Amino acid sequence: MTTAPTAQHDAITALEDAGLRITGQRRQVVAAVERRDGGFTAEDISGQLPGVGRATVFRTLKLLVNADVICKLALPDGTPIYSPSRVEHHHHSVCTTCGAIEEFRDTTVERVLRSLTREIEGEIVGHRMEVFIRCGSCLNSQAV
Amino acid sequence: MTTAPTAQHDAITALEDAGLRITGQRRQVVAAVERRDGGFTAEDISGQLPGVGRATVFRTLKLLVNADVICKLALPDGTPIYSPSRVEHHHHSVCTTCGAIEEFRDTTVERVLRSLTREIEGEIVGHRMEVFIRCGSCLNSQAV
DNA sequence: CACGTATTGATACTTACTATCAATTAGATA
DNA sequence: TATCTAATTGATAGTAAGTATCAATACGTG
Repeated sequence: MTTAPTAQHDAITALEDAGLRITGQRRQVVAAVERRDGGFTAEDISGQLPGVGRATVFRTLKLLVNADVICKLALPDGTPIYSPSRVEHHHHSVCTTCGAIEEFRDTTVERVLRSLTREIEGEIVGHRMEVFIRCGSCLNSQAV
Repeated sequence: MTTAPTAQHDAITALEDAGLRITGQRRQVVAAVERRDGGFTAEDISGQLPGVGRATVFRTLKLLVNADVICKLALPDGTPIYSPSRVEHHHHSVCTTCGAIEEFRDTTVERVLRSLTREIEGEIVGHRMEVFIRCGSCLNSQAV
Protein backbone atom coordinates (compact mmCIF):
# COMPACT_ATOMS: atom_id res chain seq x y z
CA MET A 1 0.00 0.00 0.00
CA THR A 2 2.45 2.64 -1.09
CA THR A 3 1.47 6.01 -2.43
CA ALA A 4 3.18 5.63 -5.79
CA PRO A 5 1.92 8.03 -8.44
CA THR A 6 -1.04 6.41 -10.17
CA ALA A 7 -2.25 6.78 -13.72
CA GLN A 8 -5.28 8.44 -12.18
CA HIS A 9 -3.09 11.01 -10.53
CA ASP A 10 -1.31 11.64 -13.82
CA ALA A 11 -4.60 12.24 -15.56
CA ILE A 12 -5.67 14.71 -12.89
CA THR A 13 -2.32 16.43 -13.13
CA ALA A 14 -2.74 16.66 -16.89
CA LEU A 15 -6.06 18.42 -16.40
CA GLU A 16 -4.56 20.75 -13.80
CA ASP A 17 -1.68 21.52 -16.11
CA ALA A 18 -4.20 22.55 -18.72
CA GLY A 19 -5.48 25.14 -16.26
CA LEU A 20 -8.70 23.27 -15.54
CA ARG A 21 -10.46 22.92 -12.23
CA ILE A 22 -10.54 19.54 -10.57
CA THR A 23 -14.14 18.84 -9.72
CA GLY A 24 -15.68 15.79 -8.14
CA GLN A 25 -17.29 14.93 -11.46
CA ARG A 26 -14.00 15.07 -13.32
CA ARG A 27 -12.41 12.84 -10.71
CA GLN A 28 -15.21 10.34 -11.14
CA VAL A 29 -14.90 10.28 -14.92
CA VAL A 30 -11.13 9.91 -14.69
CA ALA A 31 -11.49 7.05 -12.20
CA ALA A 32 -14.05 5.29 -14.40
CA VAL A 33 -11.86 5.72 -17.45
CA GLU A 34 -8.70 4.49 -15.74
CA ARG A 35 -10.52 1.40 -14.51
CA ARG A 36 -11.18 0.42 -18.13
CA ASP A 37 -8.88 -1.84 -19.98
CA GLY A 38 -10.26 -1.93 -23.49
CA GLY A 39 -12.40 0.38 -25.55
CA PHE A 40 -15.46 2.07 -24.14
CA THR A 41 -18.16 4.46 -25.22
CA ALA A 42 -19.26 7.69 -23.60
CA GLU A 43 -22.55 6.01 -22.76
CA ASP A 44 -20.66 3.24 -20.95
CA ILE A 45 -19.09 5.80 -18.66
CA SER A 46 -22.28 7.77 -18.30
CA GLY A 47 -24.24 4.66 -17.36
CA GLN A 48 -21.61 3.82 -14.81
CA LEU A 49 -21.80 7.26 -13.21
CA PRO A 50 -25.47 8.07 -12.68
CA GLY A 51 -24.41 10.89 -10.37
CA VAL A 52 -22.64 12.72 -13.18
CA GLY A 53 -24.58 14.49 -15.90
CA ARG A 54 -24.38 13.11 -19.41
CA ALA A 55 -23.17 16.41 -20.81
CA THR A 56 -20.40 16.52 -18.23
CA VAL A 57 -19.26 13.04 -19.21
CA PHE A 58 -19.00 14.08 -22.84
CA ARG A 59 -17.27 17.32 -21.91
CA THR A 60 -14.77 15.56 -19.67
CA LEU A 61 -14.00 12.87 -22.21
CA LYS A 62 -13.17 15.58 -24.71
CA LEU A 63 -10.84 17.20 -22.18
CA LEU A 64 -9.16 13.85 -21.58
CA VAL A 65 -8.71 13.33 -25.30
CA ASN A 66 -7.07 16.76 -25.56
CA ALA A 67 -4.86 15.93 -22.59
CA ASP A 68 -3.77 12.66 -24.29
CA VAL A 69 -5.16 10.63 -21.41
CA ILE A 70 -7.48 8.73 -23.71
CA CYS A 71 -7.81 8.39 -27.47
CA LYS A 72 -10.95 8.65 -29.52
CA LEU A 73 -10.93 6.28 -32.40
CA ALA A 74 -13.48 4.97 -34.84
CA LEU A 75 -14.70 1.56 -35.88
CA PRO A 76 -14.86 0.81 -39.61
CA ASP A 77 -18.38 2.21 -39.81
CA GLY A 78 -17.34 5.37 -37.99
CA THR A 79 -18.75 4.53 -34.56
CA PRO A 80 -16.58 6.31 -32.01
CA ILE A 81 -14.76 4.35 -29.34
CA TYR A 82 -12.57 5.72 -26.58
CA SER A 83 -9.49 3.89 -25.40
CA PRO A 84 -7.03 4.61 -22.58
CA SER A 85 -3.74 5.93 -23.89
CA ARG A 86 -0.83 4.14 -22.22
CA VAL A 87 1.96 4.53 -24.75
CA GLU A 88 3.10 7.78 -26.25
CA HIS A 89 2.61 8.39 -29.93
CA HIS A 90 0.98 5.17 -30.92
CA HIS A 91 -1.67 3.90 -33.26
CA HIS A 92 -4.40 1.35 -32.72
CA SER A 93 -5.40 -2.04 -33.89
CA VAL A 94 -9.05 -2.82 -33.40
CA CYS A 95 -10.47 -6.31 -33.61
CA THR A 96 -13.65 -6.05 -35.65
CA THR A 97 -15.00 -9.20 -34.05
CA CYS A 98 -14.49 -8.75 -30.32
CA GLY A 99 -13.62 -5.05 -30.22
CA ALA A 100 -10.28 -5.57 -28.48
CA ILE A 101 -8.03 -2.56 -28.91
CA GLU A 102 -4.25 -2.71 -28.84
CA GLU A 103 -1.76 0.08 -29.10
CA PHE A 104 1.25 -0.26 -31.33
CA ARG A 105 4.12 2.02 -32.11
CA ASP A 106 5.49 2.19 -35.57
CA THR A 107 7.90 4.87 -36.61
CA THR A 108 7.24 3.99 -40.23
CA VAL A 109 4.08 6.04 -39.99
CA GLU A 110 6.16 9.04 -39.07
CA ARG A 111 8.21 8.33 -42.15
CA VAL A 112 5.05 8.46 -44.25
CA LEU A 113 4.33 11.86 -42.81
CA ARG A 114 7.83 13.15 -43.46
CA SER A 115 7.69 12.03 -47.06
CA LEU A 116 4.30 13.64 -47.40
CA THR A 117 5.71 16.88 -46.04
CA ARG A 118 8.03 16.98 -49.02
CA GLU A 119 5.22 16.30 -51.49
CA ILE A 120 2.63 18.79 -50.36
CA GLU A 121 2.77 22.52 -49.86
CA GLY A 122 0.83 22.56 -46.63
CA GLU A 123 1.77 21.86 -43.06
CA ILE A 124 0.83 18.65 -41.29
CA VAL A 125 -1.17 19.32 -38.14
CA GLY A 126 -2.23 15.80 -37.18
CA HIS A 127 -3.09 12.35 -38.35
CA ARG A 128 -5.15 9.33 -37.54
CA MET A 129 -4.47 5.71 -38.26
CA GLU A 130 -6.38 2.63 -37.30
CA VAL A 131 -5.73 -0.94 -38.36
CA PHE A 132 -8.68 -3.29 -38.29
CA ILE A 133 -7.90 -6.89 -37.49
CA ARG A 134 -9.37 -10.21 -36.47
CA CYS A 135 -7.39 -10.92 -33.37
CA GLY A 136 -5.73 -14.22 -32.57
CA SER A 137 -8.31 -15.46 -30.11
CA CYS A 138 -11.20 -14.59 -32.41
CA LEU A 139 -9.53 -16.47 -35.27
CA ASN A 140 -9.02 -19.50 -33.03
CA SER A 141 -12.41 -19.56 -31.36
CA GLN A 142 -14.57 -19.39 -34.47
CA ALA A 143 -12.38 -20.70 -37.25
CA VAL A 144 -14.45 -19.83 -40.32
CA MET B 1 -19.07 14.28 -78.15
CA THR B 2 -17.81 10.76 -78.11
CA THR B 3 -19.26 8.03 -75.94
CA ALA B 4 -16.12 7.30 -73.99
CA PRO B 5 -16.72 5.41 -70.76
CA THR B 6 -17.31 7.93 -68.01
CA ALA B 7 -16.60 7.72 -64.32
CA GLN B 8 -20.35 7.72 -63.91
CA HIS B 9 -20.64 4.68 -66.08
CA ASP B 10 -17.92 2.94 -64.07
CA ALA B 11 -19.78 3.62 -60.85
CA ILE B 12 -22.98 2.19 -62.29
CA THR B 13 -21.07 -0.82 -63.53
CA ALA B 14 -19.60 -1.29 -60.08
CA LEU B 15 -23.10 -1.39 -58.62
CA GLU B 16 -24.27 -3.81 -61.29
CA ASP B 17 -21.27 -6.02 -60.65
CA ALA B 18 -22.30 -6.14 -57.01
CA GLY B 19 -25.62 -7.63 -58.13
CA LEU B 20 -27.59 -4.48 -57.42
CA ARG B 21 -30.44 -3.03 -59.42
CA ILE B 22 -29.87 0.22 -61.24
CA THR B 23 -32.70 2.52 -60.28
CA GLY B 24 -33.35 6.10 -61.27
CA GLN B 25 -32.51 7.19 -57.74
CA ARG B 26 -29.18 5.41 -57.75
CA ARG B 27 -28.33 7.01 -61.07
CA GLN B 28 -29.12 10.42 -59.63
CA VAL B 29 -26.99 9.89 -56.55
CA VAL B 30 -24.10 8.61 -58.67
CA ALA B 31 -24.40 11.62 -60.98
CA ALA B 32 -24.46 14.04 -58.05
CA VAL B 33 -21.46 12.36 -56.45
CA GLU B 34 -19.43 12.29 -59.64
CA ARG B 35 -20.07 15.97 -60.18
CA ARG B 36 -18.34 16.71 -56.88
CA ASP B 37 -14.70 17.52 -56.71
CA GLY B 38 -13.95 17.76 -53.02
CA GLY B 39 -15.52 16.38 -49.90
CA PHE B 40 -19.26 16.37 -49.37
CA THR B 41 -21.78 15.28 -46.80
CA ALA B 42 -24.80 13.06 -47.24
CA GLU B 43 -26.95 16.12 -46.55
CA ASP B 44 -25.24 17.97 -49.40
CA ILE B 45 -26.32 15.28 -51.81
CA SER B 46 -29.76 14.94 -50.29
CA GLY B 47 -30.35 18.69 -50.52
CA GLN B 48 -29.27 18.57 -54.15
CA LEU B 49 -31.71 15.79 -54.98
CA PRO B 50 -35.08 16.72 -53.51
CA GLY B 51 -36.68 14.02 -55.64
CA VAL B 52 -34.72 11.28 -53.90
CA GLY B 53 -35.59 10.21 -50.37
CA ARG B 54 -33.10 10.94 -47.65
CA ALA B 55 -32.90 7.31 -46.59
CA THR B 56 -32.15 6.32 -50.17
CA VAL B 57 -29.31 8.81 -50.34
CA PHE B 58 -27.74 7.33 -47.21
CA ARG B 59 -28.29 3.80 -48.46
CA THR B 60 -26.79 4.55 -51.85
CA LEU B 61 -23.77 6.33 -50.40
CA LYS B 62 -23.05 3.24 -48.34
CA LEU B 63 -23.27 1.08 -51.46
CA LEU B 64 -20.87 3.43 -53.24
CA VAL B 65 -18.44 3.25 -50.33
CA ASN B 66 -18.55 -0.55 -50.49
CA ALA B 67 -18.02 -0.41 -54.24
CA ASP B 68 -14.96 1.85 -53.75
CA VAL B 69 -16.57 4.59 -55.79
CA ILE B 70 -16.33 7.02 -52.90
CA CYS B 71 -14.55 7.03 -49.54
CA LYS B 72 -15.99 7.90 -46.20
CA LEU B 73 -13.50 9.65 -44.02
CA ALA B 74 -13.62 11.62 -40.82
CA LEU B 75 -12.54 15.07 -39.75
CA PRO B 76 -10.44 15.33 -36.57
CA ASP B 77 -13.60 15.57 -34.46
CA GLY B 78 -15.09 12.52 -36.16
CA THR B 79 -17.51 14.31 -38.48
CA PRO B 80 -17.95 12.10 -41.53
CA ILE B 81 -17.08 13.41 -44.98
CA TYR B 82 -17.42 11.58 -48.27
CA SER B 83 -14.92 12.02 -51.04
CA PRO B 84 -14.81 10.66 -54.59
CA SER B 85 -12.25 7.90 -54.95
CA ARG B 86 -10.15 8.45 -58.07
CA VAL B 87 -6.96 6.61 -57.27
CA GLU B 88 -6.73 3.02 -56.15
CA HIS B 89 -5.47 2.26 -52.69
CA HIS B 90 -4.83 5.72 -51.42
CA HIS B 91 -5.09 7.70 -48.25
CA HIS B 92 -6.33 11.21 -47.65
CA SER B 93 -5.01 14.54 -46.56
CA VAL B 94 -7.68 16.85 -45.23
CA CYS B 95 -7.14 20.58 -44.77
CA THR B 96 -8.60 21.44 -41.39
CA THR B 97 -9.06 25.05 -42.45
CA CYS B 98 -10.77 24.88 -45.84
CA GLY B 99 -11.74 21.22 -45.91
CA ALA B 100 -9.90 20.45 -49.15
CA ILE B 101 -9.28 16.75 -49.55
CA GLU B 102 -6.44 15.26 -51.53
CA GLU B 103 -5.63 11.67 -52.21
CA PHE B 104 -2.10 10.40 -51.88
CA ARG B 105 -0.54 7.04 -52.38
CA ASP B 106 2.17 5.88 -50.12
CA THR B 107 3.35 2.33 -50.12
CA THR B 108 5.07 2.95 -46.79
CA VAL B 109 1.69 2.51 -45.15
CA GLU B 110 1.50 -0.96 -46.61
CA ARG B 111 4.92 -1.57 -45.12
CA VAL B 112 3.56 -0.61 -41.70
CA LEU B 113 0.83 -3.18 -42.14
CA ARG B 114 3.24 -5.87 -43.21
CA SER B 115 5.46 -5.30 -40.20
CA LEU B 116 2.38 -5.32 -37.98
CA THR B 117 1.37 -8.65 -39.47
CA ARG B 118 4.58 -10.08 -38.08
CA GLU B 119 4.03 -8.60 -34.65
CA ILE B 120 0.43 -9.58 -33.99
CA GLU B 121 -1.29 -12.93 -34.03
CA GLY B 122 -4.41 -11.72 -35.78
CA GLU B 123 -5.22 -11.08 -39.40
CA ILE B 124 -5.45 -7.58 -40.82
CA VAL B 125 -8.82 -6.94 -42.43
CA GLY B 126 -8.60 -3.22 -43.14
CA HIS B 127 -7.17 0.10 -42.14
CA ARG B 128 -7.84 3.79 -42.18
CA MET B 129 -5.42 6.66 -42.35
CA GLU B 130 -6.03 10.35 -42.60
CA VAL B 131 -3.49 13.13 -42.45
CA PHE B 132 -4.72 16.52 -41.31
CA ILE B 133 -3.00 19.52 -42.83
CA ARG B 134 -3.22 23.23 -43.35
CA CYS B 135 -2.97 23.40 -47.09
CA GLY B 136 -0.71 25.76 -49.01
CA SER B 137 -3.36 28.27 -49.95
CA CYS B 138 -4.75 28.44 -46.41
CA LEU B 139 -1.27 29.05 -45.05
CA ASN B 140 -0.73 31.84 -47.58
CA SER B 141 -4.09 33.55 -47.33
CA GLN B 142 -4.26 33.93 -43.56
CA ALA B 143 -0.65 33.81 -42.41
CA VAL B 144 -1.07 33.55 -38.64
C1' DC C 1 -13.57 32.85 4.17
C1' DA C 2 -15.21 35.55 0.32
C1' DC C 3 -15.62 36.14 -4.29
C1' DG C 4 -15.60 35.54 -9.28
C1' DT C 5 -15.23 32.58 -12.78
C1' DA C 6 -15.28 27.87 -14.28
C1' DT C 7 -18.20 24.14 -14.16
C1' DT C 8 -22.42 21.57 -13.85
C1' DG C 9 -26.95 19.50 -15.07
C1' DA C 10 -31.46 19.63 -17.12
C1' DT C 11 -33.40 20.31 -21.21
C1' DA C 12 -33.83 20.82 -25.83
C1' DC C 13 -31.66 20.57 -30.11
C1' DT C 14 -28.55 18.75 -33.92
C1' DT C 15 -26.35 15.57 -36.96
C1' DA C 16 -25.87 11.36 -39.07
C1' DC C 17 -27.73 7.92 -39.62
C1' DT C 18 -30.98 3.13 -39.21
C1' DA C 19 -35.50 0.39 -38.79
C1' DT C 20 -40.00 -0.42 -40.41
C1' DC C 21 -43.13 -1.50 -43.79
C1' DA C 22 -46.50 -0.71 -47.34
C1' DA C 23 -46.13 0.70 -52.15
C1' DT C 24 -43.47 0.54 -56.18
C1' DT C 25 -40.41 -1.17 -59.81
C1' DA C 26 -36.21 -3.42 -62.06
C1' DG C 27 -35.18 -6.94 -64.60
C1' DA C 28 -35.21 -12.16 -65.01
C1' DT C 29 -38.19 -15.27 -67.11
C1' DA C 30 -41.84 -17.24 -69.90
C1' DT D 1 -43.44 -7.94 -74.36
C1' DA D 2 -46.26 -9.37 -70.45
C1' DT D 3 -45.68 -11.35 -66.00
C1' DC D 4 -44.01 -11.83 -61.63
C1' DT D 5 -41.30 -11.38 -57.63
C1' DA D 6 -37.75 -9.94 -54.94
C1' DA D 7 -35.23 -5.67 -54.54
C1' DT D 8 -35.87 -0.99 -53.76
C1' DT D 9 -38.06 3.17 -52.25
C1' DG D 10 -39.93 6.85 -49.21
C1' DA D 11 -42.35 8.41 -45.18
C1' DT D 12 -42.05 8.14 -40.66
C1' DA D 13 -40.21 7.35 -36.40
C1' DG D 14 -36.35 6.08 -33.72
C1' DT D 15 -31.31 5.82 -32.28
C1' DA D 16 -26.55 7.29 -31.17
C1' DA D 17 -23.45 10.63 -30.22
C1' DG D 18 -22.98 14.50 -29.21
C1' DT D 19 -23.69 20.24 -28.56
C1' DA D 20 -26.11 24.72 -26.97
C1' DT D 21 -28.28 27.16 -23.37
C1' DC D 22 -28.41 29.04 -19.04
C1' DA D 23 -29.48 29.32 -14.22
C1' DA D 24 -27.44 27.20 -10.17
C1' DT D 25 -23.32 25.59 -7.98
C1' DA D 26 -18.53 25.05 -6.45
C1' DC D 27 -13.29 25.37 -7.20
C1' DG D 28 -9.47 27.63 -5.75
C1' DT D 29 -7.06 32.21 -5.73
C1' DG D 30 -6.29 35.78 -2.77
